[in-house]
Amino acid sequence: MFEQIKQPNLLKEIFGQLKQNIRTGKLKKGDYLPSEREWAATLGVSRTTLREAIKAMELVGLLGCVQGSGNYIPTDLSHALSEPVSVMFMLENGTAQQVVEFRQAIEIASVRKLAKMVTPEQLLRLEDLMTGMSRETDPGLLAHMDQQFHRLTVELTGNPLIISMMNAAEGLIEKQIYDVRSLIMRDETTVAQMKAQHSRLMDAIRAHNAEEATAAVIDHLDFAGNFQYEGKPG
Amino acid sequence: MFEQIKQPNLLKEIFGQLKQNIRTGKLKKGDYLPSEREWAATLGVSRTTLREAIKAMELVGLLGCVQGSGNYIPTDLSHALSEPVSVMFMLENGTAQQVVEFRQAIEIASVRKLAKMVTPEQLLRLEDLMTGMSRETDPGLLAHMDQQFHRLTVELTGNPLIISMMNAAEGLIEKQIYDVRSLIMRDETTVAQMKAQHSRLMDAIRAHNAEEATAAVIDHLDFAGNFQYEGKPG
DNA sequence: AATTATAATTGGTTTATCCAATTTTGGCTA
DNA sequence: TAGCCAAAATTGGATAAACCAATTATAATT
Repeated sequence: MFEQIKQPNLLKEIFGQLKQNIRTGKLKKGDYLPSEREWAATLGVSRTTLREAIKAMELVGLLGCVQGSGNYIPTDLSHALSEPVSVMFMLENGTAQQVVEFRQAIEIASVRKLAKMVTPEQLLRLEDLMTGMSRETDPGLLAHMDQQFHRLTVELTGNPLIISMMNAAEGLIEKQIYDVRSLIMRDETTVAQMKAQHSRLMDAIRAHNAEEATAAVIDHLDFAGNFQYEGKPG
Repeated sequence: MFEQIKQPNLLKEIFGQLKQNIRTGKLKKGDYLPSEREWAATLGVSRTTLREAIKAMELVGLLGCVQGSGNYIPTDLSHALSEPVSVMFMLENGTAQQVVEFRQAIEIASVRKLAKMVTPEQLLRLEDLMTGMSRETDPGLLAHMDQQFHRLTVELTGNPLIISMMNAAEGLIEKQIYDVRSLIMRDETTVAQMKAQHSRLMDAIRAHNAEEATAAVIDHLDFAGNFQYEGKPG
């Protein structure tokens, strides 16, 4: 007959107010929050409880805490969520293959968008990187530039969800990928093929051909992926 | 000449140990953690400090806390990270269009994987949903089943990254999408077109044709997307 | 005006204590 | 013995009062 009177969870209440202030634009990147003592008084909760909410935000990278200075919302959120994503992934016994799958999803979507609405300035940035790669011969640097190229296609989408998720995924297997790419880049034939794939992708983007860009990036990712699972060539 | 002696951050230390225990498999989904008092004693920190770490994990959905019972690692992590993703997205002034972009990336990758390695059992589940939709006429239910179908293609990938990110994205614009889909489903011609698109996608998956599946799902998403931005038909 | 000591502010951490929900325990009853 | 129920113990939820440490602001000094 009567309903349970659920007493509100203070933590969630604090978090809710925080979200509300962000939604309405009262709080934005770079802003400093009130001091913990003052804020706690405003909320009508103890400093201890408030801090539990604050540290949660800090854990996910959505809040910066500096002793003696204050708590603020970071300007750069591109690497937020990385830690929790990592923990979740480990708990799910995630595999490198799954990370690759996810990154492919991100990259395919990125080049598709780029093909549809790339600007001349963005094209220049991509072409600059391409030019640099064509001159480079050092395997390690080539691998790095290849990674840079892929990252740039994602960043140019300007989609914070896509960018943030890409960065979160990056930390999951970074080193292994890196090492393998360096090995790949030691084979001249392979390097030539990769550069050709990049060129094909660039041409597709320039021509605003989303389908061709998709095909090109899939080819490239599959090509690189084969080395992941079959070992280096030769 | 001398280097700064950095005293360790207790919170990060606690998180580190937690991650370490997860990485090595000592902690896994469903496990209960020691009681706060006991755990704090083990770590050599105060219960207050430990709780800051615990509540942080809880707020991101990676820990469950039940008063009187204990703290545990949830069995279902598929909805973890949703809250932080939502906050990040608001801070970045994310748009509905960007969510759609992200979801498309996820769904395209999902059907591509399905086409490559779908099992007979998975096909059955998809076909069951299709059969249900072919019989349904109620716009609201049709919209819900359409959403279910899309969700299922993602879940069947079995990729925790993809599933988790999909769920996180879901909460960002859920209601709007839902409402618009109901409106769409009130037009018989539109419903017929959508069902045809689903059929095409299913055929492609059955035939293990990733490219055709990609094209089909893109067609479908673009078709539904047009209603988002151009208003309902008529 | 620049520098430097000093004070005030702010986050980091601990302790002790109480409340509230859940679980366990032990005895009682059918 | 099996089941039920109340009391006790355990566990998380929350607060208050301190104190430390890093930073910032202030004021005194040169």
